[in-house]
Amino acid sequence: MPARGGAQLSRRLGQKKQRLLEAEQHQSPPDGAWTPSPREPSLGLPATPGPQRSIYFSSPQGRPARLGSEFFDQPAVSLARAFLGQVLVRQLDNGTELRGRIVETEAYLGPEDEAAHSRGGRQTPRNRSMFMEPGTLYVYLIYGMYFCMNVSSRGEGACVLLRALEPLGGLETMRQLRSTLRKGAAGRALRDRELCSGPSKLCQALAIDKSFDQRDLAKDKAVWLERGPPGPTEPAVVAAARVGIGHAGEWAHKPLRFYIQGSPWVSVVDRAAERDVQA
DNA sequence: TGGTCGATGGTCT
DNA sequence: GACCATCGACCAT
Repeated sequence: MPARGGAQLSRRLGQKKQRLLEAEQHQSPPDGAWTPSPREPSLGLPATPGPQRSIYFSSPQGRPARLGSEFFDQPAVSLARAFLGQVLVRQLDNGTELRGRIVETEAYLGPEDEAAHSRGGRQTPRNRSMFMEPGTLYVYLIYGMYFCMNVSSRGEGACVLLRALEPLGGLETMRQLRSTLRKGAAGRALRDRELCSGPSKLCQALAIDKSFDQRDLAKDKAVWLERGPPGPTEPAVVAAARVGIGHAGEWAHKPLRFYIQGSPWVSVVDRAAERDVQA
């Protein structure tokens, strides 16, 4: 593997350490920083089995909670930001609902974006869903063993990569899915922070694979997006360089990755970018 | 705790 | 045949 892979990971590990420290120090985060959302106690208890309340079609207020196609019909940068705070829901065949709040995304802008699979207008069988209507899932295999999940946005070949979730429900099922799919599955139990803190981790945790490619996030029965509960304050959003695209020249440095500042669920923290936070 | 590197196979040139 | 929007095991400190 290229040397940059190792260096990149090393940086990430260092940043993670800092983040853990910071998350533990911030019992009550300052305005604009991450605030915990309501969730089940994270005591490693299994998600409630059997029939579960579903807010598939309506919220407690009676208005539709599921985000429809109009939500996805916006430019990639705008959609990438709009995703933050919304809740991704995956319903398994047995009815179990896995839920996670989106805390980190990346925008891929289309033909002009040297880091996008659609760069130069390339359209192949693999990336066809990038060119389909906004809200279409683009799921592809990476490094021969992982999946990444994108959502098509407005704009030819433009999409948003989902990079990290704050797990909200079904954590034990996520842990099982992640452990089963990991190499050396007999290892220790994964911590909550390790469940969805990366684009392929979240695909494992939610059982998203190639069969989800070209599905419509606005209409699918097994996966959808719900409006996240509004917090007391608008979360501060960090715009940073995207991850793992060192080959893309100037495009590698553009601030097209977005994450909720201070969230301990983010995969990679960029301290330099955080000095220039846009709330 | 931090840094290195191998796994693995579809996709593209 | 090379590349790859990743991940985690392993080793040195």
